[in-house]
Amino acid sequence: MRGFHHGRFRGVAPNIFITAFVLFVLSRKEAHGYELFELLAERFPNFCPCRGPSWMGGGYRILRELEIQGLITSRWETGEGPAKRIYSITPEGKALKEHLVDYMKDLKDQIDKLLELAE
Amino acid sequence: MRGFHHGRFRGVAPNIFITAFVLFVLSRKEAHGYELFELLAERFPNFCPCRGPSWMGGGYRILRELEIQGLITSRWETGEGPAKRIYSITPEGKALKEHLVDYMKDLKDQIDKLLELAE
DNA sequence: GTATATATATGTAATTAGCATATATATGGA
DNA sequence: TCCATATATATGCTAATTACATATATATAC
Repeated sequence: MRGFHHGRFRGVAPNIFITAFVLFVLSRKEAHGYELFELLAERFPNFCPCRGPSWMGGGYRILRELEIQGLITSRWETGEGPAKRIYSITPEGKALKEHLVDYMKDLKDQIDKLLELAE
Repeated sequence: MRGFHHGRFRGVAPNIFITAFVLFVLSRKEAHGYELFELLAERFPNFCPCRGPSWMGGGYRILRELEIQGLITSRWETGEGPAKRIYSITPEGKALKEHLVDYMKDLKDQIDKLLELAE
């Protein structure tokens, strides 16, 4: 899984960012995996080469892991096209979402402190 | 190596941040490993439990790796206390430093975009 | 019918991070 | 003098994470 990359860098802990993205989106509406990754690719085109099965494999793994941890739940939806697993966020997921918001804000502050050193 | 952690999270790609920290500091003055880690612990007390040999082991490894990559160079300094390896930044290191500044700024923008989703 | 888009999933290698431990010098105190 | 502690650097090994390839199945457009 590639995630948030930039030039020569592997990327900063892609999974935490993708976890955050997933929980943030699911806190607004239900969605299935493919849909989430499409949205991710659309919103973060430069930071996320998140297209193709090779990348998405990792994405689906994150979703499965989040479900195991009780942060999201899923149900199968059949109908048009291949069956899709629709995910919703759980109360535990919402709690982690709030935590992640704090985390991301802290992270920004730390980056600012780091950038001060570079001036 | 622990690096930039936060509560239940392992932390976002510690080594990239520590690399950035090292290059940012060395672009101002020479320093040895122990000194760098002391400064890191002082400046980022909440994000970095960077004290003790267990943590520092990873730090010294990063320094060695940066030297192998030609981003920093070192010389031994003997005198008071145990011998220390004094590091300086190379032109290549300065170039990467500038790159990392851009990277960190981009990262902040991406985090902002991510946080918008959480509102 | 067959190429493509949609949709999910697994196997495995490579990389990164974490934690313990080893080594050596100097200093301060009992 | 002996011992604990601070300073200073380094390596071994395991665990966790990430990357990349590949498998599977359904529907649609040509």
